Amino acid sequence: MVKIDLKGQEKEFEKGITAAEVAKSIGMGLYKSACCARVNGRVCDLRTPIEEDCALEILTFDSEEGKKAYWHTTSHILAQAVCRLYPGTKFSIGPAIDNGFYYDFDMEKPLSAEDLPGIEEEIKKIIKENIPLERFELPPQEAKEKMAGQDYKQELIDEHAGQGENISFYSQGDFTDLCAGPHLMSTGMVKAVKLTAITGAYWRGDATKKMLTRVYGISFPKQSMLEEHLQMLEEAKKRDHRKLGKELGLFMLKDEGPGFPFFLPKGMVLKNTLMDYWRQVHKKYNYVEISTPIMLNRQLWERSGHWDHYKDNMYTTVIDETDFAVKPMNCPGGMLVYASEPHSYRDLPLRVGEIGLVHRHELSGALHGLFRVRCFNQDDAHVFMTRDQMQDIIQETVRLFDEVYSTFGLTYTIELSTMPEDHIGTVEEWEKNQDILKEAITAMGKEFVINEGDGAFYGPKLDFHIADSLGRTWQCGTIQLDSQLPERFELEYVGEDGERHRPVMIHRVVLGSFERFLGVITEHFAGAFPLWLSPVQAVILPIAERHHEYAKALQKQLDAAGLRVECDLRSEKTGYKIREAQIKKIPYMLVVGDKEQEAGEVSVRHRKDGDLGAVSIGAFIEKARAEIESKEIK
RNA sequence: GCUACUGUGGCUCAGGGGUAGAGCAGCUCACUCGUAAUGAGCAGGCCGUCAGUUCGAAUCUGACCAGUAGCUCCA
Repeated sequence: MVKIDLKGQEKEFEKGITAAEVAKSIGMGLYKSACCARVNGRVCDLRTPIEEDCALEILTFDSEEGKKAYWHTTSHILAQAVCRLYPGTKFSIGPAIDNGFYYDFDMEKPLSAEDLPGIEEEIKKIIKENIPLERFELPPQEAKEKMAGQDYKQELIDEHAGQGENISFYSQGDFTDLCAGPHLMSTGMVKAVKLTAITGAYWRGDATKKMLTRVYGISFPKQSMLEEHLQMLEEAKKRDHRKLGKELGLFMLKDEGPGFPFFLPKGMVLKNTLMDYWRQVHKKYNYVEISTPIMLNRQLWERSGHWDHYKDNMYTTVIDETDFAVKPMNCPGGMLVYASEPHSYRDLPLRVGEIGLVHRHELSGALHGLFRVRCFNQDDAHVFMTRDQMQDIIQETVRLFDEVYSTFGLTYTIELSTMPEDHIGTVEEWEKNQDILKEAITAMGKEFVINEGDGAFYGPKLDFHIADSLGRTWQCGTIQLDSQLPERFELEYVGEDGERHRPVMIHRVVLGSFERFLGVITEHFAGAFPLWLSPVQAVILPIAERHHEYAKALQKQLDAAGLRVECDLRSEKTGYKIREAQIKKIPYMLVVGDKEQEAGEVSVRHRKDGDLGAVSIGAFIEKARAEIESKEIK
């Protein structure tokens, strides 16, 4: 007998019982919806026999792990369908991802979108057949024989064989795949499946290797859940900042400058308002501001290491027979500023901000609205400090980030990016700096994940990722620890002891870039910006022509009060004007007719709260100012 | 950059070998209107660019450019 702890309740079972049977003993409902199990904290199959006392949790589709097992099994069903329909296909990998699953195939004739419905039909058949999945293990040699002709599987087996492991397999009827699991008990558990996309993807994510055909899909235990999911994606599309940017007249992109955005008057108000806010916050945190040239000579970029490590992404030119490069980053210019005068330990930490326009030659396929452009304004800053100030400064910077993100109601996740292959500096230095970053955020009680090998070439970094409307995350803030550039530029300060010392520095951006951040908040607010950011804060809607004079006088008064106000003098019905103002997401609509004109009032309508009734002009100004001051999100 | 797809008036889109169509927006006129679309009229397009096939190309083919999804890369 074994004792099994089921969420705090202990029960006895016969030794060797499977997790599935335990689930059945609890109830048929749970048994039918069970996807996998957690035994002593480790996620595993429902078919796993339990040999000793343990804590057991049955995981359904409602849990993260349950979903993963569900989607992973669906990806095997997809592969089985492709295997039946397109014999000779070579299979690579097919994992569950955050939002569904995919499977990569190598086919003589790659699939096209028209093939998906046929594959979906075959998937439905396999589900209907309700084929049980079975797990077994083989030693590497036998595994290779089993997967004869499957080049990608051979490569995977060789890798695992190197670690001396047996290879685990799952088979479902006529299809067997090399897989670690866990998986559902049978194909019939999958109910609603939709293949969502077909694209190319490199084998092993390596651009030098062969491009395979990747089919994406998602599945749910209920048809209604699938429909809800598709509905959600439609809604997300409406928030796309590229669509809203066009509709609201914020920015545009033209063939004449791929990746180089044009800002239109309304977008410019947003950008400038963000910049004002940024300056205000940084003043509070004792930053000074500088501006360094957009183009500097090759010698400087060689000294900083950019010429060697970043040249392919830089725009270069020749001036008077000397190579120059347009800056892809602001740091080298910042180094020159620091080095231009002697510093005392009393100056440190020295916080130097720069809204710097940088240009990077990004690959054409990587461009994406304002999220990924070729020229952008970084909200950059470099903080120079002594070694023992590092902890404090990193924590102070994270507090600044928290203040800024919470102003917009944004949430983030943190990644710690470690030493890349292409790097400068010693391994010891890197490890020391990585530990400092780790300690600082751990001390603040923040969680983070490690992103192995993704650091900047000069140092490790903490990256702050914010999600867009489709759940894709974009790196906005980053804190990069750098002891290389101070070395290369021979930066110094005079210490308490009268000796010269080398400072350390961080590079950091909060917003990432004004452009990217604008894209993120456009989606976050679905274009309905808080009052303080709205390009147009109120629109005056006179009811008839005889109210035009009053409307114009009102606009002057509101202008004078510092509000951004438009006046709709077209001879249209009020309902029409309101509809237009709603579509443009203008926060306040001020309707004025006979009643308001007589009383010196405005009838206020809010885009979300609706009709708020008539108030005096002064009262409206006061209300609006208070809302702007508080940066309230509504 | 790679794979696949897309490219028609300011916007959204229909059409598709015989030289272009709708709705919205714009302009004009009438209506002077009370909280999400008043009506009528007018104007607006070398159908992404360049080649090729054809008597004839927006339509077929190719190359290029740009965009979209994903991969790679990245703030």
